[in-house]
Amino acid sequence: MDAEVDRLSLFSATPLEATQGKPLYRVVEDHIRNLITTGRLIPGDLIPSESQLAKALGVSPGTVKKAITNLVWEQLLFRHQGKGTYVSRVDFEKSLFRFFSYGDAEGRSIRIHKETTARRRQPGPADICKRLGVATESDLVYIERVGLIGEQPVLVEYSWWPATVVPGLEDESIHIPDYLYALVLDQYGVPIVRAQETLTADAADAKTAKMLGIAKGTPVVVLKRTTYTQGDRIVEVRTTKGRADRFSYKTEIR
Amino acid sequence: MDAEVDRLSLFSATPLEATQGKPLYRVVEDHIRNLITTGRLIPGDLIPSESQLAKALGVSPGTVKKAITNLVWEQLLFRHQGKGTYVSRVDFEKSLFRFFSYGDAEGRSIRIHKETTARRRQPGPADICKRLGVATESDLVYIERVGLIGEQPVLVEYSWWPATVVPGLEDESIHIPDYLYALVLDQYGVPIVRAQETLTADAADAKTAKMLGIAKGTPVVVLKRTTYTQGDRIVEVRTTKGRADRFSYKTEIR
DNA sequence: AAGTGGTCTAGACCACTGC
DNA sequence: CAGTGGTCTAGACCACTTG
Repeated sequence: MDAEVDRLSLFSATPLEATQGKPLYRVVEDHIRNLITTGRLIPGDLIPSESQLAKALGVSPGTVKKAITNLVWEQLLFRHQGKGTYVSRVDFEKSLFRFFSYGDAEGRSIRIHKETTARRRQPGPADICKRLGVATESDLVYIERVGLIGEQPVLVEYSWWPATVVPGLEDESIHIPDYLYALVLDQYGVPIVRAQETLTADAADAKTAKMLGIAKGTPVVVLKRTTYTQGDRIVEVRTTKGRADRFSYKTEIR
Repeated sequence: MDAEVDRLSLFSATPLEATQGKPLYRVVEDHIRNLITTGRLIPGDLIPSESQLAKALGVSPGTVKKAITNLVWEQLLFRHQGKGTYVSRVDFEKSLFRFFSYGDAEGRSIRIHKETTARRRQPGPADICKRLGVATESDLVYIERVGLIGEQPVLVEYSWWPATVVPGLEDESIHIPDYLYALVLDQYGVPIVRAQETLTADAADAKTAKMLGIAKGTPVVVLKRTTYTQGDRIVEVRTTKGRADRFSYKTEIR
């Protein structure tokens, strides 16, 4: 009860600021979006019902519905009929990553199992520190994993975190599950809010080639990810390199 | 006037078939989508106004608006306030292709100029005929082009068309512009309605390597396109191979 | 001025979830 | 059962486009 009332107060507090030309539904939209990016609403939260919101904000239910519909389109929220509207969890099914080894001839998606091959704490290389937005030589935690389909390695992951964000993560005694972000949320209370990915192809360097069991210089797909927590703070930079022959990306143009 | 009335009759004719559980707005949506994929409405066409549609179909304006909003969201239609709602043209800006050589350090998009390096009519290879959905050994038109940025070749295009669709296109006297599809529409009245693209990386074969001025085996990005005209008929299959170092694809995950 | 889409309201009824 | 989102209606008023 308390939590619910409290959550609703997040909305009633502000009686909708300066509307300056913006449509009403946009104002409602931005207001909710704001609560999410500032972390006052976090992934998994139930937001007040449409009718409650309409009353609290003093607008018609249709306007609230339209605002929410837009946010659902953006996948920032999702609705569940009869239950309510929730803040989305980050959907790494949308990662370009999923185009690795998609469809084993029957089109079924294949599970990639991951194994940790190295982890340590060390002063970060200059380029990584820059991407993370921390001072050069800052202490970072480095995690290196291989992705396997069955026994065959198909990708390698090089991941860097500021040591201040995940202190002790380099410790061998902490088991790293396939979904690293679940661990980071559990152990350090750091929720992953969004990520950016860039894709290119390149020739395999010696180390990567060895880990993937391919010849040096063979084409690999390179996926660089920057991972964000609340307030647009970067918490991880990651480079994934995978066998190009296990990757394919499809789109439809209209 | 005549055209307008005629266009409206496309809608009034059918008084909305079997609704079997489908929401009304979905029925309206499907109806319009159908008129487009069957070619009774073509890219660029103005469709009747929302209020006209509502009357013609016997539903409320709000329902028509919702249906159209969804189709606009799908980019099948676009609205222009005060003018009306139109059928979208195919937007090859959405091609994966555009991720080649994006941003010349200043982020400006660079123009890729194309030059035709080969064109002929010949019995098609088995795999190409299969992808085109025509009989093996059918006569095809083959067009080969290089994409250049300034003087530097960055990609090669291998394009195949059924000879029945574009008879005489192999003739040297026909000038091929950068946008091949504009020519095909002008000369043969074949509108391109949609396309599918698949992206992978591979090692450059000897021919491609030579054309791109890179070493054989160097990574190239491979883009396979299947191009459709009205009624889901395949009219072209195309393979584009480009230098991996001139390609980068970006997304945002939430 | 007439017609278009864009916004906003105010309600009715339904289907689904939970207690 | 009460509460949620999902659908659908019917209208008002505005901003933009065209003749």
